[in-house]
Amino acid sequence: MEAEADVDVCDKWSETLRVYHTTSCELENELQSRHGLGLSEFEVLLILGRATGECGVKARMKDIEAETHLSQSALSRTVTRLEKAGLVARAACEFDRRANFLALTPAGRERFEQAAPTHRSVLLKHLG
Amino acid sequence: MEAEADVDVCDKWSETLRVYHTTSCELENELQSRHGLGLSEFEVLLILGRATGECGVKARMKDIEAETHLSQSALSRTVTRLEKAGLVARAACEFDRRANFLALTPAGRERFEQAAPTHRSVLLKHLG
DNA sequence: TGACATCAAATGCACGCGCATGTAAGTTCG
DNA sequence: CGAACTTACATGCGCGTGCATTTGATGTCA
Repeated sequence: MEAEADVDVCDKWSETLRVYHTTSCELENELQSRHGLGLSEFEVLLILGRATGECGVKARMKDIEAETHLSQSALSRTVTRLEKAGLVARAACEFDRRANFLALTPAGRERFEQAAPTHRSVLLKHLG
Repeated sequence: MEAEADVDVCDKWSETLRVYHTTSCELENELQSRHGLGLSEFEVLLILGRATGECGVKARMKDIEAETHLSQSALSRTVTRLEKAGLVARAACEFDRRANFLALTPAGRERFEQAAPTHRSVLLKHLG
């Protein structure tokens, strides 16, 4: 029984690893070559793109961090890259000057909408 | 239909990411703190430990590479680390001097057998 | 045999990550 | 008020990774 459960759980883990690696590698390659976006960069755009009907609305760094599996420092640098690329803007929060609000720029929304179909099709290919 | 499939596939991916990240983070932490092994190091030990009844038997780098999701260079360095730790030994192949045979040392087998229950219990906790 | 393609493995390099720490802004409580 | 604590974010640092290249050994074919 135990031995069987072990085998099951090991196989399950192998399968999870296989799906994760093949899918995220292809996502990374496709997003990078077609849209110049890394995977974690796209994921930030995805969160911002979903959270906001239009461009102006914002999310705090902490809130975004909670929606990804990135560390706080990794998110900070990812946002820095997006900001340098002009896809995202940081804006200080009036009520808590520690916090940063984040918003898609028009260019960011455009890039996101270009990249989203690529993202979707890779997911469908591997998980559909 | 399409919209639904998209949502399904996105949720499925989120869930895969969640399982992958939580499990591999805890695996990494537990293996590192309890046994001084990184995740990819343990995975190499696992392959060697499974492939061989006793210590002497070997596997080629290329064959191991095919069983992991590591790149060739990452595997090469992982094996270098294991070798420096005395857990694994490289041995030239007589018939093809390009190839390296790899074998667990006795210390490597011991470490693997100590670490395997940790690995198993983390997997059971998250996937069982 | 000699020129050329192929293969196994190692290595230089740039990059993104997490951890630990720093900085500045908010909070708590005497 | 003010000292101690906590929170939000940025940054220094070391590490493991993948990509591209190198080194050296094997095939192949004329």
